[in-house]
Amino acid sequence: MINFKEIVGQKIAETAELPLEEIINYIEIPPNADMGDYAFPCFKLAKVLRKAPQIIASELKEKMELDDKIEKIDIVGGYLNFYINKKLLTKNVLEEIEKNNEMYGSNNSGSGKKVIVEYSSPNIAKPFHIGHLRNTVIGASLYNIYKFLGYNVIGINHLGDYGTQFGKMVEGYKRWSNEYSFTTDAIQDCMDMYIRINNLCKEDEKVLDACRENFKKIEDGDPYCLEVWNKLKSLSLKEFEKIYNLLGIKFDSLNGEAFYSDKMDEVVEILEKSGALQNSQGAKIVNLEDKGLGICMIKKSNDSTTYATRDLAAILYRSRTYDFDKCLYVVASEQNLHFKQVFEVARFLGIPEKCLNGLEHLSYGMVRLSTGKMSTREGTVIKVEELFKEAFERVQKIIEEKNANLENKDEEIKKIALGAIVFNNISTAIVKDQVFDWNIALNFNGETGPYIQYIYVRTKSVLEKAGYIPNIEDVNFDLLQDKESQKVISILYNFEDTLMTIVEKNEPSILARYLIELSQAYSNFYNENKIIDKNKEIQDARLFLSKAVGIVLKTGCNLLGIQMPNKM
RNA sequence: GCACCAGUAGCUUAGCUGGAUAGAGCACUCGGCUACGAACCGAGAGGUCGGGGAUUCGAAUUCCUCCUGGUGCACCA
Repeated sequence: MINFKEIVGQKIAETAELPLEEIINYIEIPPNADMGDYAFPCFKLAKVLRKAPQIIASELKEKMELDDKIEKIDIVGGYLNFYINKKLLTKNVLEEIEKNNEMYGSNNSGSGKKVIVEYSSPNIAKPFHIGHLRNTVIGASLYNIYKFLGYNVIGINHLGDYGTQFGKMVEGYKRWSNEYSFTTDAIQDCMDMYIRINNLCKEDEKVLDACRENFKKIEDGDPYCLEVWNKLKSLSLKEFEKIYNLLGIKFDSLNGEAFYSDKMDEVVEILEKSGALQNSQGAKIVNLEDKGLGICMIKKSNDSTTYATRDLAAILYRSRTYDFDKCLYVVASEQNLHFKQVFEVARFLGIPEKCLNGLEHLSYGMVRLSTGKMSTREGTVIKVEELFKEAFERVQKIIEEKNANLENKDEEIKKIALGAIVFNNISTAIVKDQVFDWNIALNFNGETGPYIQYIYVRTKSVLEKAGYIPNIEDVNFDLLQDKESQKVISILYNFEDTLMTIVEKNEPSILARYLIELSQAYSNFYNENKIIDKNKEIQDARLFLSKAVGIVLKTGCNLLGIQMPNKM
């Protein structure tokens, strides 16, 4: 791809005799396409050159020569506006898409770098709810995008399969297992049991102590407790698999918290040796008060471990096993302090600086209900199953109205319903909290997954109608110089840059917005231009652009974890 | 109480490493299927960018302060 921004930057840098990097940083995209393709704000140089911006602008313009890539330079206010050669751009973009096809936008910028993405991480023996879904979808898309940019990516589902909660589960199982079948709706049975035992714990402190003791037994390898724990774990994984399969998500590792049960002694030892560990009220802690981070508990007073100990063991293990450059934790914002503490304590583990610097908590906003926070214990959660079921039904109804004879109806319904759900989960910045609303989550009009799918399907059907796919050699780029076509071209041109920004910011919602923008631009193009045309040359050009848009929409959606229907 | 995050149109939001008239979508009003798919498109209305101060040629964007909401702060994870 021709890097027009860099070309513009070079021109300015040479003329102004300033470093290219600095100049490139200043270059902007004008708010309006009529104002050019790139703009250089001369205000930035006013202080250094001790001249008024307008004077700098006209002096620079004076000295710069136009060429085959830059056709025009304008001065507006203190800005220098650059107009690039649109035909060259058009040719370049379409040839690149033709050449690379579904790999268009990919690159090797991440080659040689290892990235761990820890995501999904549901607690076993509990229902998979819409909060886990957001996490899963965000993590999966980052996983895909990093891979697309050449990184070596390891996706880890850090299962919540450890801790006092399982002591509670064991206690409940001990008391009431004969009342449940654990067959048709095993997770529901577990959840009922969990709610019951929690209520009992609230009433009776002794029961809670018994639960804590059970967890200690799990850690110590007590056969009965382990057996119950294993049973709950396999029941859960079976249920979760169904959801992951529907979403098309796979993990490279399912090593959850329990995996680290035999790896924590070493962490405690290292911390002890480093002098970081202190005794406090019978527990072992690392004091981070001086950093304003409170205290991080490593061992409880009953000698059992904590969540933090396990995360530290995971960091140690991962640095040795993977020697990662980045380790991204897709975990809800309520864990902000926890990760700050863990990353701080990790400094005492003696792992490479590279790994320490690569630790990053991607804190996403909580999904809440209009009635407040979801709670498994209170039974106030919306299960993903429920959401999927409702989505399938709503899409089915629409299909019956609009396109009752659709081929592979069930498959397409699934893609559309999941497309809506995934897109809804990923289209806003991850930092934002979400209040769940059925009508927003399952909206199919406007800025939604199905909208993009619809525009994609249109690119397909116009090509189908034409009955052929034009060769790039037959495309006359001069015929794609109208405003609508150019808008589409410039968005297509930005695809790779967009992906690079996403990785830089760890913000997949940028891709969601990009795909909406591309869809809207194509839709405008489609409405303004007749694609199937008597003039074969015009038709070829417009068909080819349609094909290109289809490729990028599909690639982009797949990166988000959205499948494209053939018809809808 | 302390800390972190958020506050942009009725609702959901983009823009936030300072820059040209703050962009969308939903809902609402009007218009467009005898044009390649109306899950679409066009037009309209809707904004003191939470309030106040500061920094400067210029602030939604940076800083300070206050307000509102969310989250967290030792034996849950």
